[in-house]
Amino acid sequence: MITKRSMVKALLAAEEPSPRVRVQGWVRTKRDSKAFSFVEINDGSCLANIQVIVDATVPDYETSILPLRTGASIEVEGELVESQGKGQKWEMVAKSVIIHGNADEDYPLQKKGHNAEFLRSISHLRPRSNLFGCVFRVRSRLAYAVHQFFQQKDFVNVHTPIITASDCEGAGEMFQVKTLSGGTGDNEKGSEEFFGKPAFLTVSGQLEGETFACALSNIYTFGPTFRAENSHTTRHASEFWMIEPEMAFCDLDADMTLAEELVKYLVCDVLENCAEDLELFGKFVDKGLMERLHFVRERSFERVTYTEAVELLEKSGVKFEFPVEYGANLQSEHERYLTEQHFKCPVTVYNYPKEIKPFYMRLNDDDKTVAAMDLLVPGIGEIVGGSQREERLDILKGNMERDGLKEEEYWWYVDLRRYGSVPHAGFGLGFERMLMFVTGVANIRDVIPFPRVPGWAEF
RNA sequence: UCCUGCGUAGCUCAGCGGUAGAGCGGGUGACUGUUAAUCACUAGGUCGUUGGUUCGAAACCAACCGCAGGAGCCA
Repeated sequence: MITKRSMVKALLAAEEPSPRVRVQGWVRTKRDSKAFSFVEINDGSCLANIQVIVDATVPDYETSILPLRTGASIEVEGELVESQGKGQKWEMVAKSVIIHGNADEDYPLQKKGHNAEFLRSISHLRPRSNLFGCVFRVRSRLAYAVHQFFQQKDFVNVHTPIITASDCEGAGEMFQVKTLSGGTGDNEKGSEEFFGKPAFLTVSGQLEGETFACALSNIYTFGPTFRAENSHTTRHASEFWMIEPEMAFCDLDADMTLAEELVKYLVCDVLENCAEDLELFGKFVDKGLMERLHFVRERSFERVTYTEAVELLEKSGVKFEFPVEYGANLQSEHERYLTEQHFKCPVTVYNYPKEIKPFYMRLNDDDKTVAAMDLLVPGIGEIVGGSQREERLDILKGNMERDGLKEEEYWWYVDLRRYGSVPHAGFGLGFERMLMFVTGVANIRDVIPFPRVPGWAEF
């Protein structure tokens, strides 16, 4: 009878020895003696490896086991016993070993640490490293927690389109989608657009999300978005995932509360469910990580209006490279000062001057500011951007005219203000930025399995 | 797009005007309940590319290419 496969995670958490278990995984390191070998196997179920003792009497020892190199895939059946050595509680004594595939001599992953830049060039192998195994386990858990958060609150998950014909926000920097021939693929109609008009990869599902909120009340999207910005920073990628809730009968205040709750929920969830992985980040990636995460869990976030933020910055006495000026966007260094120096915790800045924000944000009664908000976190800066949406038809139309947007192209969006318009609000949370925040990983390219940035789309 | 820095062995780096080095990784052997094992031996390089300066360039200069960091834009 074939013994059922056990994952390494389960074996290491065993409460008692077991006469017959089977593991399948990849060799992380091997140390040979005269009479036996220590082989450490990892199967990705957790950070730790299981140590296997393979005695020289095991069949094919000299021909199969001795030539094994780091990276080889093997399967071991044997006994789970308490370890005689220090460093691990459990280990396996092999009875039989199957080599699925040895690794060539030039397997690039060493037992020693590699830097992130090199590992990025071998994205197909880096999940086999300790660091990236941890990162992508946490990424999976975080995605799960996002759905859990919203589902518990009865939000409806909407799959907004990835190909879109509306250029949301007039952002401009989009990828165009077309066929190789540029047309429908039909020779006679070769000059026609496949979709009848220019189409793009979405930069946001917000506008479509609003239409669903105006029917199902509370909705959220969670999917890939694309920006053709020629950005070269540690916080930008051409393809990234975004979470965008949208709520009908909702104002900015409730919007900010939801954003704060979400960030806090995700931090708590990861602290609870990814403890081992976080420990590695705290040790090797970001020494201050655990302190920061506990801080976020314990304390409440701060809120300041844009006007107050500008005053704080002016009174700070700090010499910024770019001067603080009412009416201008806050610079990265300003945001960093607020969240890292002044408040030393996540901060929500709200009510921005209308001139620096897009057409769909709701005009406040002061006629100068809009009900917009940015949630800033230490180390990363903006992690959430959101607003209450302009639900008044005349004002929305005025904004569109001001920004040079054609009403015909947004007819369906404008319709929402004609048929049962309601106050509504939402925000976008950058999934990868959240992941960077909870792991301490400094570069967005290292929290995406196969990152796409200008000049790089390998794999 | 702008600004700065860096490209030397598979990896991490030293060499900074006199002709190629170390550690790790690989190979071979020894030894050991080992655990980033240890010890010995060994293979491995158009010093990013092109051009220039020089008796001589990995080193100095220029252009280009690539990468990284910062800015802007944002999530």
